[in-house]
Amino acid sequence: METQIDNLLKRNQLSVTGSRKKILELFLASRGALAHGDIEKKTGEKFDRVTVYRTLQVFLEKGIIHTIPTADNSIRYALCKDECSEGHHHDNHVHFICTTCGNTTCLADVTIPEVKLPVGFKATEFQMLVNGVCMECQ
Amino acid sequence: METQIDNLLKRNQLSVTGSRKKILELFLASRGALAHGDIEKKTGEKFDRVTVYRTLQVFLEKGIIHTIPTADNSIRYALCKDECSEGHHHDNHVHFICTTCGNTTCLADVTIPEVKLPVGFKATEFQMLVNGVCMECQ
DNA sequence: AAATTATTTGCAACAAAGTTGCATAGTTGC
DNA sequence: GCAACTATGCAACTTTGTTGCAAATAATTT
Ligand SMILES: [Mn+2]
Ligand SMILES: [Mn+2]
Ligand SMILES: [Zn+2]
Ligand SMILES: [Zn+2]
Repeated sequence: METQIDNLLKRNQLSVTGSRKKILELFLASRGALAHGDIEKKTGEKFDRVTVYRTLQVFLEKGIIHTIPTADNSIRYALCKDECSEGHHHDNHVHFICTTCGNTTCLADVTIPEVKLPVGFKATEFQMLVNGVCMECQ
Repeated sequence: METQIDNLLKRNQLSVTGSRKKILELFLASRGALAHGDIEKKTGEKFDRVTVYRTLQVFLEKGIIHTIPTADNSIRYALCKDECSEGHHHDNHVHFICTTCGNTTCLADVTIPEVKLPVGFKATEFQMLVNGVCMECQ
């Protein structure tokens, strides 16, 4: 019997290894986004730091996860919901950062509004970050 | 005769020192936002790395500059236009990141559109990042 | 199922980025 | 100009990220 995780990896032409499975598990288990440091802590001594870097790198390239910019020098990563692929991501949703618990959430149902740019600027991607207090922390 | 820069510092109850003046100069001279690394390079051997860190820190606290989140672990800093103060910033404008030249621009005239959040989420701040090609790089 | 091939991992060594304590230098207010 | 205060540079350190390479593991072939 093949698990959901194994399938996800194979579908992306990735060999199925312990670290990849474990890191995907973490993403599936966590509500919000994860920083590199989070993953390192949660996988504990199981994997080398370098492996975590390389795994995230590969997942990004394959469109399995996407990045969320932050203002504190610690990129967050979250699973792509839709069918994002090698080059093309379709994560046009808003990201919410709770100032109380620190969690970053993908608001998958909140679409980023369009915005008019000054003449001369050509946009290829819009991102929206919202700071505030999340559901659990009210 | 007092310069614009000296005044800005005094108005914020900061002592007027070489590094602070130089770093403010840099911000005033540059079109876009600056990363810590940029500043370090441009100030050359004039100042210690630690001084740059501490200066940016102070400017942030005083509301002289604001941060711009990025997806590459290198926060950008830009001068606050309006009267931002100690605690309260009013930089509700869109930030544009050119994928060609790498420059980050404050689009001071482009206001961030409001967006409805799911029940339970309370927003305190909205940020918007746009990637694309800037005026000069077309 | 064993052997071959290809890929991934951990380790070591390193580079870059960021932090802290403290003596010295510089700035401010009188 | 002097005393009080504040900022700076330096050193030492931690944390974060990168690279090359040999050993381990996974996929593919026979
Ligand atoms: Mn997301
Ligand atoms: Mn700005
Ligand atoms: Zn929260
Ligand atoms: Zn440009």
